[in-house]
Amino acid sequence: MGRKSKAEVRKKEILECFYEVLKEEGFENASIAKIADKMDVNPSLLIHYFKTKEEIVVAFVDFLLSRYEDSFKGDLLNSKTPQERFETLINILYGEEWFYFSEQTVFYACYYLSTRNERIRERFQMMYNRFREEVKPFAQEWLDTGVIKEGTAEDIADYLIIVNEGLTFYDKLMLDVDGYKRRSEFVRNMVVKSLTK
Amino acid sequence: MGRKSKAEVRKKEILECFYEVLKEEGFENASIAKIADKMDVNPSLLIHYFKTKEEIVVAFVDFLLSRYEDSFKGDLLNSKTPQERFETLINILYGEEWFYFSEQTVFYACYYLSTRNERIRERFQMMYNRFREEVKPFAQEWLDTGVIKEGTAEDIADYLIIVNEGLTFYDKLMLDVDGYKRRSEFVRNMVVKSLTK
Amino acid sequence: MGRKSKAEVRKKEILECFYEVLKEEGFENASIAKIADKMDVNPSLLIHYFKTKEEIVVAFVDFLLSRYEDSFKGDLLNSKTPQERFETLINILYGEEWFYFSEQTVFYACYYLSTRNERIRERFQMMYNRFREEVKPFAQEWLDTGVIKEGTAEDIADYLIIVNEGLTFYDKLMLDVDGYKRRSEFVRNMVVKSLTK
Amino acid sequence: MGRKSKAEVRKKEILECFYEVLKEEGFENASIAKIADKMDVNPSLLIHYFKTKEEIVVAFVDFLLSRYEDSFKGDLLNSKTPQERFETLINILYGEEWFYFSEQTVFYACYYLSTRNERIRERFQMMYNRFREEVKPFAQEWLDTGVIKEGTAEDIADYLIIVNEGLTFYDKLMLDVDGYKRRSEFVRNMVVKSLTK
DNA sequence: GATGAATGAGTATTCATTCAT
DNA sequence: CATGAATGAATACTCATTCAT
Repeated sequence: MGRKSKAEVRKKEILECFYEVLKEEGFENASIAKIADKMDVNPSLLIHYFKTKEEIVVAFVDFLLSRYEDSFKGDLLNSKTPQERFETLINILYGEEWFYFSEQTVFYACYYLSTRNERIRERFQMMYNRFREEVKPFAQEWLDTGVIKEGTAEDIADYLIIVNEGLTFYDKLMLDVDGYKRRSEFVRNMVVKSLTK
Repeated sequence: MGRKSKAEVRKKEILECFYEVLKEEGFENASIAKIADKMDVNPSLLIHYFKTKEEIVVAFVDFLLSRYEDSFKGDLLNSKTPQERFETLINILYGEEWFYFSEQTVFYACYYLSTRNERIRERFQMMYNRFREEVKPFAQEWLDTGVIKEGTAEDIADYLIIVNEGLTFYDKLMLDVDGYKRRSEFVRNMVVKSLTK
Repeated sequence: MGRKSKAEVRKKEILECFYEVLKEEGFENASIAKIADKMDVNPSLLIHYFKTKEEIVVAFVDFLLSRYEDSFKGDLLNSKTPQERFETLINILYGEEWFYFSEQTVFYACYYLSTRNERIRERFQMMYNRFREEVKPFAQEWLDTGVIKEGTAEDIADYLIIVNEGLTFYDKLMLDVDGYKRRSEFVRNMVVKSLTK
Repeated sequence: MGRKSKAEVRKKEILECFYEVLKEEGFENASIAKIADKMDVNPSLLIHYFKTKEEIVVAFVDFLLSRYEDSFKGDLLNSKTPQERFETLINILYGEEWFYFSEQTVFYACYYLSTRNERIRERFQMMYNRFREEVKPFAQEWLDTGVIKEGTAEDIADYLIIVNEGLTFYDKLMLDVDGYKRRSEFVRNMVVKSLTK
């Protein structure tokens, strides 16, 4: 195991600056020049590392989505019984922390990009697939132990994701904290009821 | 006496062409010049009608969102009993037509814009508010007649929207028709169960 | 003598607005559209009155320069003796009021224009010629009565103008009120001395 | 290691072309594109060297004004006695060479710009300040040796500049060579008389 | 007299990218 | 590894002007 190559370090630095630029200026105003400016580096250096802008964007989506992973697995494994694990996941997905966790503008910029760029779409699909595959064993456990009464592990995983994304989508738009509390509580109750009754 | 006003007609034409350009080229590549090209008209004419590009975009969001409205009210009123009306709305929101109805790329481009532009965000909020207000009387009726057992009219309307948006968001990404059928059916069942049991 | 035609009134209004735009935005940013905006009128109306922009500019120079005329003749005629008249003119040309009277930016914009446009140059020449011709009879009187010892009436008139313009040019640039007082006093003394000793 | 810097060479080239464009087309028609055209180069290259047009203009004013400096110092030092030096300067400032030396249109375009742009105004002020400071020691010498009878070194330097600018201003407008000879001679006599008698 | 539609050329500036050093 | 020169296409927008009404 040698040291990380300079290229790897630089690339990561570039993607982190890209994130900043996206947040500050928006996707439509993010340019190689602006990233380079922020890094105090020549724009051609970015091209040197990632041949084209598209490569930067694709790498950035990887970088962004990797942030969303493994954010819940530890918590789940700390819970002892299936019932507790179920409650833990429900709290993660429909609790207040989720609301504050995700950067709205950058994530939805990338989601939009996925509608126009096959490679980016694949990254998104992979992220959700991984998420689903991680939830599935737990879902199977919940089915086996009667915590959840209905559906297949796959159905359940998808369902949990879908409602979470719907909640996020809606509340990121509404930007109304009190409303979010009311809605997330109602939604959580509905999801629990629908799965466990 | 000036000329007869063609403004309204022209403006609509511009927005329709903008829609086409957005579909074909994506938001990041949509320019005034390209709209003008498609209209076979000089770019400055678009500026003549809408002073700036931002005005075009904001007007376009209005135009786009208005398409999503009144798409269900007629169907609801054609149904006779509260129970039928409930089923009708559920079918609209979680049925196949919705999936094919909505333009993915343009809608999500605009949703992203709402994260960066207050005026656009307001338009989106207004659209959902109107939708919610239209659903609420029906929800109240369902509560009064026992079709739905739980929640307030507001909770219910929000919940229906949230799950619908989650389903759309997820499936527009997955682009897998069979998966959509499976998921939408499961989700529909869960929503019905959670509200009516 | 009928009433002033609407055209005359409108034209004057246009030139006055042009003056405002020049002051506020500078010559390089003054456009027909901006004048029209300020008048709350359609830009084509300005073209209707003055065929082209050049016509507006030329008319404006006439309008501007006419403001500088007759600004001293009354005062001169109020003075009784040749010596008093001489002192009055000297005070007008090298006193403080002159400094505050003239709009710097608009005047020099037009002066610059005179270097590129023959018609505008002619207007400027005519203004100075008229000024010179008005001063000349007084200069002759001063020569005849021994108030001034040297030169021809023409030389003297030119000289008075030249030093006045030099003083204005220099002080409009320096924008330093105390300096202006010092310089104008010294210059006035020198001019008086050179002519009368 | 980047490329060998051509920046200084290119910048100078740009400013020289700007000068040509200003002469040929006038300030109001001078554009980055036209400079680039004349250089047979892409317009964005000019932006590469000077970020904005304003930077070009400011740099140009520096470039232009530096041409006016040191145009007399050598001549003054070649003269042997204070009296000779005085006559030399008078001849430079009110002689025929000055008339042909200075570019009218470009200089007055820049002078006008100084009325709207603080940075440009500062450049002009600095030029005159430097000129004044260079004349002052000589003026002091003339006072000390009795060549000049009146005033302070500062008054005298300002006075010489002011009358020179007035003469230039007036004659550049009149464009009448015979008139210039007559006027410059009279003015020269008046200046000499006022200072030395 | 006055408006608004429409044009076409023009503006400064930004962009991603290539290439030589 | 990194820079700076250079390009060429694109951007939104402004401009003066013409013409029909």
